[in-house]
Formats: sequence, structure tokens, C-alpha cells
Amino acid sequence: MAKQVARGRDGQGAGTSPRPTINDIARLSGVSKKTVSRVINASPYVQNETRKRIEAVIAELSYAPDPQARGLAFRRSFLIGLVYDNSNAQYVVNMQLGLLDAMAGTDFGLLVHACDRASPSFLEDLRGFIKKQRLFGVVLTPSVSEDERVAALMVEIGCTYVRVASVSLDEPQHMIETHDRLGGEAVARHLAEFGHQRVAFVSGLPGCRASHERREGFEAGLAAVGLELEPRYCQEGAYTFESGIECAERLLKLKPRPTAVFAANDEMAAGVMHAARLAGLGAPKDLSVVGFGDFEIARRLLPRLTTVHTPTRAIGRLAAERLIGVADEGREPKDRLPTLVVRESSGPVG
Amino acid sequence: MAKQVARGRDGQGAGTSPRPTINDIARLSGVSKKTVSRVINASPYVQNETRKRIEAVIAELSYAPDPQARGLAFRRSFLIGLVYDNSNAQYVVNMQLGLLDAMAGTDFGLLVHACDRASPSFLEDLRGFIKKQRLFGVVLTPSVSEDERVAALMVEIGCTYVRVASVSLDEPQHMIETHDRLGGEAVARHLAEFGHQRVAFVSGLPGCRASHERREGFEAGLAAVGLELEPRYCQEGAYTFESGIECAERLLKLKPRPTAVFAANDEMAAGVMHAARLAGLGAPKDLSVVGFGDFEIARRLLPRLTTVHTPTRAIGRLAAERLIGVADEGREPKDRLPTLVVRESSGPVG
DNA sequence: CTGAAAGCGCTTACAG
DNA sequence: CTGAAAGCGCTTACAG
Repeated sequence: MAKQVARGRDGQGAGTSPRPTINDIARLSGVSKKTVSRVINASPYVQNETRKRIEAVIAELSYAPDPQARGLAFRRSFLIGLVYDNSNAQYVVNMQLGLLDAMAGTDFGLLVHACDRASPSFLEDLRGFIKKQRLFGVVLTPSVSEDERVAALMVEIGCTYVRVASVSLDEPQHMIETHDRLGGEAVARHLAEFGHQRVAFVSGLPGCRASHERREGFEAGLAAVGLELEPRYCQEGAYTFESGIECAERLLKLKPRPTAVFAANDEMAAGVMHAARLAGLGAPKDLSVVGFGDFEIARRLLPRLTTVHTPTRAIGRLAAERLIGVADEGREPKDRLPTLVVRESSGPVG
Repeated sequence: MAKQVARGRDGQGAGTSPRPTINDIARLSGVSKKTVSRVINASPYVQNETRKRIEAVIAELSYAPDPQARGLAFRRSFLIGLVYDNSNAQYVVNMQLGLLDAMAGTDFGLLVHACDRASPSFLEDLRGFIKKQRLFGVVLTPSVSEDERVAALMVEIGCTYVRVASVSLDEPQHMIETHDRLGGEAVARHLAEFGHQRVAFVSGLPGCRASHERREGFEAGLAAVGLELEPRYCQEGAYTFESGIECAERLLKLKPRPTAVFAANDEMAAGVMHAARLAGLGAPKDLSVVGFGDFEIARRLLPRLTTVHTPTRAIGRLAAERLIGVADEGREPKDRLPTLVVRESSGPVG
């Protein structure tokens, strides 16, 4: 009776009936709502026939349990948060797509939180985001994932978290490592094979762990073949196109000038190529250029950029799987490692 | 007593006390929980002194009402969904930032849903997303915002929605128009002022309303000064860099060839410049090129691209404000219109 | 201006 | 394998 009244009030014109609840399913299936709850939660303690009957009713009414009610009873939400401060839009979107891949078919939703580590309210904003939404867990991406204050905050408020970073910074269950170092090593090998000896490096923002790892890998790779990264061939950039230009201008003034430049991301590598062109130098004839990331820009440059591909979407998938506890075996770990993509911006010493 | 037990169980080591509830605030403030609820919801029917006292306790415990409980009681969530299928990552991120701008300081959270209109499960996936999360409302962005099946779905399931599109496609309360046509007109005026007569257009995907509007505006602007867009100077692209190259290759073969090309987005304009350079033509001397969007790529090209700036973040802010009912007056409408940004890729007829 | 009761749609113990 | 009771943390009528 009360139901009828509710129906009358909630209906919004023809066709829209109010959303069915667990009680409707129970009534129509002739069972208690607890049994319906068991079916929803895939409990084994339901007779097969009973289950079938309930599932049929659920399908018929296209019933979906209310996530708020479920969350309230479970004392947790079905929301995972993505916390990012990366200025590379494509990275952010690829990461989101990976997270959504893993969440497809589950009851989880993806909530986003953009932040700025330099903001005075950075930590409070983040705390507010997590507290207000009662997140199930969060995924932290670089560079905010490198911030120990953030990790401490997660522990303090008891929030499950996964940090995506170039190298391990935390206990294994909180880490997804992208092993950027391996990418740097591959670049070194590649340039050495082409006979380069005077190689340069353009770093990202100082204090950025990823940039540091890319450089360390590069140096290790050079050392393995008896080469060295000279300090004067190292320039400090800021991940931007403009900073790539500026670093290249300084590098190209040196005598002898380097024959190859490895930039810590594609954006700066594009700046290096830009500056080289302005200086009348062609890649790869006069200067080999290699980037890191393999974003769209890499294929749009002329010549196309040799760079390190980073499987961001796969990494995102992995991060979400870790968080929501989906099996994560069976996938080739190789798919998650950075790999060198050789295009036309690198070649033999001219 | 029960509280104490719960405390013992939930506490996760030193420092983490269980989250306070409305009951804790009520008890510590010496009022009923209904009164606390009134404070939370900014009801005027609370004595000023009582309010102060309660607010102090709330601040002391840094209490935040549980969104799930609130949502359950209110019969709505505090989540708004962003539905997108745009392949331009920067557009997506800028839109998100705008939405987040408007939601900052509110209890709302932003949930994302990427989709593919070509997928057979497209509509069912979208329906599932909205039903499962019980969204407060959704923001639809191009091109999915142009899909009438989606609008029909929103109406069917009674979901509040706002469509961001180049032109009005729905009742005013459901529309945020970006007026792309005005951008096209501005490009036409700009090129006409430089004396161009043989102008070309590279369209986006066929059936895309935004591309159509940009073209219509372009044609209208040309007509206003007695010029015309000849059919043979129109090429159908697909919003990608590669399609820009292909369209330009076809255009540059024509005799006489056009002296200026307007591409429906920056990506294709970059392709046009690329093809022109390969053909030995310099911009703007031999060919003026204009894009649409003003994304990062525009400033990275050499010469830098003249293009139409689209205030995506401001549009996103507006969309979220509309949805959550925040005042939207007082903002200069001008800030939301496309504007021409003149750089070096366009110039007088060579 | 304030509060006691009932309810939102689920789940967790606890029984059987 | 199944269910009745109580509860998750809030809010909406309804009283006063």
C-alpha cells in the first residue's frame, strides 16, 4: 500500500517507474531480502534454483542495488580516486582509461582530483577530497605519488592507496613501479650502437624522481659500454617545450657540441629538435634526439621522434586491479615495462 | 557502550580514531541530531548561539557528514558524471579542471566515464554507469553530446544533464553552447583582411556538428565580404594529424592552389603545415594556415599557429555550475566565446 | 527555533 | 540453505 503511494509520487510521467529496491525483488521472488542480498553479493549459500529465480526477477526489472545504501551498510564506498598533478594531459587521460578498463563490469566508479603540490592548501584539499567522499582507495600518480607527505596522510586517515612511480618508494603493496631506469638504459645502448660518444641529457624538474631515474639508467647504460655522461652535457629543464629549447640552445653552443641528446620527456625533446632546426642543424644527421614517453607529439615531429614508450594505460589498469583486489596474475609483466621505439630522429654519428 | 566497542574494533593503531558521526556531534553539543543536521544543511532555523556551538564541535572533531548516508536519505548522490568521447586529451583534462573548479568547496565529486559511440554496448554502458552510481547529473561533451540517443536516454532514466555543444540542440536548461560558428567567422574575416581569395577548409569527422558549425561560420564570414568557399577547396578530414596531411596533399595539387587553409582543429592544421613543408611551401609566405582549439600544439609549431581559442575550462565551470545550481550570473559571457589568436602561421597573400 | 519517530536501501551478526 | 531483527548515518515529515 505504501509502495503504491510512493509509486504515484515518484513517477515522472509515462514510462518512468520508480527504481526497484531489494524489497521489490524479494517480494516478487518470494524470498527474504537477505537472500536477494546473498545473490547480489555472490554468496554460495543460495540454492541454485532460488538463485535462478531471483536473477530472473533482477534482470526483468533491471534492478541495480543502490551503491549508497550498500556503501552505508558496508561502511565503505565503491569509489576510487585518481589524484594527479601531471601537466601532460595525455598521460592523465591514458591513466584514467587504464583505471576504467579495470573497473569496467564492477560496481566501482572513478573520481578525479587534480592538485597542485605548490598550493598552500594542497594537503588539506586532498584530505577533504578523501574524507568527504569516503573513498575506497586512491591511485597516486607522479609527481604527487613521490610526495612522502601524501603517503603519510594516507596512512594517517587510513586510506588504501597505490603509488605509481618510477621506482619503489613504499611497501610493495602500495607500489606500482614503472621502471623508468630501464628506459634510460635502452636509450644509452641505442645511442652507443650508433657510435655516439658525446651524449647529452636534458632533465625534467629538479627533485622529480622519474627524471632522476631516467638519467641514472642512462648513465648506467653508458657506463656499461665504457661511456660517460659529462656534467657539462647535462642541462636542467622543466618538462616543457620551452625549457627543451633553452637547454638545447645551451648545449649547441658547447665545443665540441654533443652529437646526441636524450631528453627526459617528449615535450622537451621536441624543444630540442626545434632549437636544432633554428640553429640549422638537422636530426639525425647533425644531432640525434631521443625523448621519453611516446606521446602523440613523438609521431608528429619531423623527423619522427625516437623515444621510450611507457605503457601508461596498462599501468593504470594494474593500479586499479591492485586496489580493487582483482586477480592480476597471468598478465605479461613485460607489457608494463618501458620500451625503446626507434624512429627517425636518431641515427649514426654524422 | 556500543560506541566504545565500535571504537575498539575500528581503531587502526594509535592516532586513528573512528570517524565521528552526527550522533557524536549532537551529544557533544548537547542538542538533537536533527539540529546538527540543520547546521550541516545551512537551515536558517537554528539559534545563532546554538549554531556557533555546534560548528565549534564540528571543527574540533573535523567532522564531515557521510555522503553515502546523506545521499541515501536525500535519495540522490553528490556525484556528477563527465561523459566524454573526445580523443583530444587536453580538451578532456581542461573540461575536468573546469568542472572541478565549480565543484571546489562543495560536497560534489566528479566521476568520469569514457565512451565510444561506435561500440555496440555504448548506450548500455552509459545507462549502467548512470544507474549504478545514481548520479546527481551528468555533463555531456562533444561529440557524444550531439547524440540524440543519449539525450533520449537521459530523459528516459530521469537523469539531469547538460550538453556542451557548438550550437543549441536541446532546451536551454540542458545546453551550454560554445558558438563555434563565431570562431569560423573570425577566421574568414582575418584571412580576407590579408587579401586571401582562394581559401580552403579541412573538415573534421563527417556528421560532427562542431566541424559543421566551424565551416558554416567560415562560409558566412567569407560571404559577408563577397568571398566564397569553393567545393573543390573543401576536404574531409578526421580531426587527426595524418588526415590533415592527406587533405593538404590533395589541396596543394590543385591549380590554382589555395593561398590559405582553415582546418577544423589544431591537430589537422599541424598536419597541413607538415605537408606544406614537405612540399617545399613555407607558412605563411606560400600558404596561410589557421586552426581551431588553441591547444598546446599551436604554440609548438614553427611558425606558431594562428587559431581559434576555445575557453574549455570556463565552459566546464559553467556546465558544473548549471548542474549543481550555483549562481551563474555576473560572469562575462564574453569569456566563454571562441576568439581568434593571431600568430605567425597566417599572413598576407605571398 | 528544537526534537522524537520513522525511513532511505542495503548489510551484518545471529538464529534456525 | 534461509530469514527476522537491528543497524549503517543521515533526512523527511510531523509535532511542539
